[in-house]
Amino acid sequence: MHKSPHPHRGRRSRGRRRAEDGTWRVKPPLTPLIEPALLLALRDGTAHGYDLADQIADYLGLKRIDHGNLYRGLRRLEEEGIVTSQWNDGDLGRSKRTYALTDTGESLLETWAEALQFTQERLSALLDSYERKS
Amino acid sequence: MHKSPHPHRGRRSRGRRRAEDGTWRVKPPLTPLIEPALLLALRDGTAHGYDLADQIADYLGLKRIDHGNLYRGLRRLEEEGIVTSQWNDGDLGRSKRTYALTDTGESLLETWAEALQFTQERLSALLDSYERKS
DNA sequence: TGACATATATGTGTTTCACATATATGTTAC
DNA sequence: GTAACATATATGTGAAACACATATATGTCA
Repeated sequence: MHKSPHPHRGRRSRGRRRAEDGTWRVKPPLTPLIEPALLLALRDGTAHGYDLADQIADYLGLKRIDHGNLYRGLRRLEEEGIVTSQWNDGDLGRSKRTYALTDTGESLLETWAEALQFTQERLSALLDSYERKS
Repeated sequence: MHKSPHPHRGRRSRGRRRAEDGTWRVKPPLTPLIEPALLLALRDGTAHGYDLADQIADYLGLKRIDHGNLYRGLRRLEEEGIVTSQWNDGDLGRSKRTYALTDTGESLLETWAEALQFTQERLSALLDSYERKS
């Protein structure tokens, strides 16, 4: 972590790009679901960051989720009192940080669920509207 | 557009905030649907930016969508060949720019629809999983 | 010992987003 | 007639989100 040239990495643009043959490639918008998925995963029990990455990727149908952002996100959730963590040094393997959901976190998950139901309704309406006259 | 102090505007954070009474307020993630909604609106005929703002807000159940970002977005879509536009000076009222979907734009809309179906499946799965053990 | 998986972490440029303001014109009420 | 408001397009801008890269340490397995 000192120099990092990063010369010219291809531009990213609103989740879409055109392939060589002119057809479009778009990414299904899933990143806003990562935090809710994470809270949901923790509702079923404690977990480490690395486990959570796998579980969330599985929930969301992603090959992998970005570890850097996940760990940063977890620390932020902890700052906000949504999760708590503690180190497990005694175990075999590299020491891990075990995360658990707080009461505040559970209430946030409930609120997320309501909000996502709204999103789901609107998304369905949008897709219905698309199908209705294609 | 010269000085703009903007001293300290309340922090925004992952679409959530805590209300005074400790309960959570979260915003349903809808902004990724704005571009698809816009293309869909244009599939049914030409429209001005201002009209589109209303139609999209209606589709998505938003009070209003941000005009600044909408107009910038439209110009970008035009640069990318997804929409075309022309001024209507002759009409009454302030002159308007009328947008229309190109063939490329229509093909992008198709691709968006497929991607959003995937998002919908995952979102449903997530919400089902939430309901299954609450 | 070398390759790979587990596990956590920071670096960092680009894009997205929300909020604010500028500008011009048409409409309605007082 | 003018103030208030709606229509219509546009730019400014800082913060947050995102994607991609790298650093570091340890365990496993061939």
